[in-house]
Amino acid sequence: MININRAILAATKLQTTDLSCRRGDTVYTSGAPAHSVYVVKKGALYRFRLLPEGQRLILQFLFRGDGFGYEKGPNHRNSVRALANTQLSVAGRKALLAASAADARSSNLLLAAPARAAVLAEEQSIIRRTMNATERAALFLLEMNDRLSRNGKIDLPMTQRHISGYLGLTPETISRLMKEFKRSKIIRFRDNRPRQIVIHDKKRLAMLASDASDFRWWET
Amino acid sequence: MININRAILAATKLQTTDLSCRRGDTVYTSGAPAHSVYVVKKGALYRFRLLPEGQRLILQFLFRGDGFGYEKGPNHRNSVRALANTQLSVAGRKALLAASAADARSSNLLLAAPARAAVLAEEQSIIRRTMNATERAALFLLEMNDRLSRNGKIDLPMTQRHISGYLGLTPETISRLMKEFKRSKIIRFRDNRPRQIVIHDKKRLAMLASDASDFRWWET
DNA sequence: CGTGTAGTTGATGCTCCTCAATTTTTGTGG
DNA sequence: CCACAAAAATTGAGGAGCATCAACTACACG
Repeated sequence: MININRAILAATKLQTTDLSCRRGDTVYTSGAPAHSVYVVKKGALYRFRLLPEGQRLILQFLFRGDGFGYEKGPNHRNSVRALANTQLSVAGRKALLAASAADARSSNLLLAAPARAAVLAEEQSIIRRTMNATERAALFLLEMNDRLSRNGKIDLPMTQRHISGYLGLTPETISRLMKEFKRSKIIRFRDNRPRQIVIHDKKRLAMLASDASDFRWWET
Repeated sequence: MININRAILAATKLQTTDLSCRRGDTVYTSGAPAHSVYVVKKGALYRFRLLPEGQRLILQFLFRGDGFGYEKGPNHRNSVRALANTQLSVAGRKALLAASAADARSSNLLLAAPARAAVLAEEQSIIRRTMNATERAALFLLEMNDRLSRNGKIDLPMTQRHISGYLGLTPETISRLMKEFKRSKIIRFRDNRPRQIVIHDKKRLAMLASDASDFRWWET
């Protein structure tokens, strides 16, 4: 699974079409032919895999500017679903490859994108092995703060169940951790809504996620 | 971290030099400039990262035919060390990129290699989040069986400490799991040496690693 | 206004880690 | 080839962390 980001689509001057989807809509499912690549213009989605036991394992949350859908093989290896109303740019996979072969610059960009994706995936794997539940949750909040905050307020588009599937924890553990963050005044819930978060003490959050601060994979 | 495999080096008709290293030798360390890319001709190595706490986290074991050393940025993001006496093919990074720009075929190969690496990293991440200790150990043995077995015998080049660093477990847990596999006659130690393994019941091992058998990332 | 999903809270227990002690193996230099 | 030191592997006891299960509350949405 590779990300083709906005810069690449712009540089290759590909023809793109727009696509809207609502909360709960599926962009593609695992096993479907990988015809197109996508960039998020607006909204939020998640890329996931359904495990045999039925739990969904979330590989990545996708926000504005994120690209997705490029695969090594002919089929998608995971599914993507919208968390909210979302607008996408869509480009044909073949056109992208053709542009790559013709143009050295886009070729380099195409080489860089998978490399970046590989780095991200590996860092993720490291984080998951190293950090405990508190550290992961703290890191998640910092990540969402970077990606989603407006005027210091975070409006999470995903449920705690989604978060648990992303961090490899249970929803109960997420709930307890958030409660603990709130109790120690690191965060605050606006209107007591667990998805409307204000971070009061970013420094302390960063300390809690300290192991991860050595990596900072999420904003490179 | 991207793999440049043998086929790519051959296809690009790059000039390569040979490099020998002994057990314990370091091929490159984290932070060093990424001048070259490598392919394993013979032997075994491991790619790892040193964590702040001092433990080494092993990202990948490298055997014959595996490539390593290609980075997105100018520096290596992890270290590589030999587990045994090893021979490598080395190619210049710049020459590889130049060949990629000039030649459509090698360009495609270069695009495919990072994509494959990204898939592997993601599958690894999934496995680590999903599987318990027994399942991981079973999967590890199956993986090593595919990569290393000769005449049904596996001669592990790595210690249990390495394995624990790779699977995200402790050496004690590895030891206990191996003992349990041995007790239930799934494997056997030749000469009672814990690194000389014969798999007696591959089917049962595959059942133990059942979650993973849905993925089979290691031989695609 | 009722139904389903999301989130909360508490009790309990399993899995794997930690620490410590001992045995075995491996590598090195005489 | 042997002796020694260092590293690897084994084994046991105890405990931390997070999952599981269950029950309950609070929203969201038709």
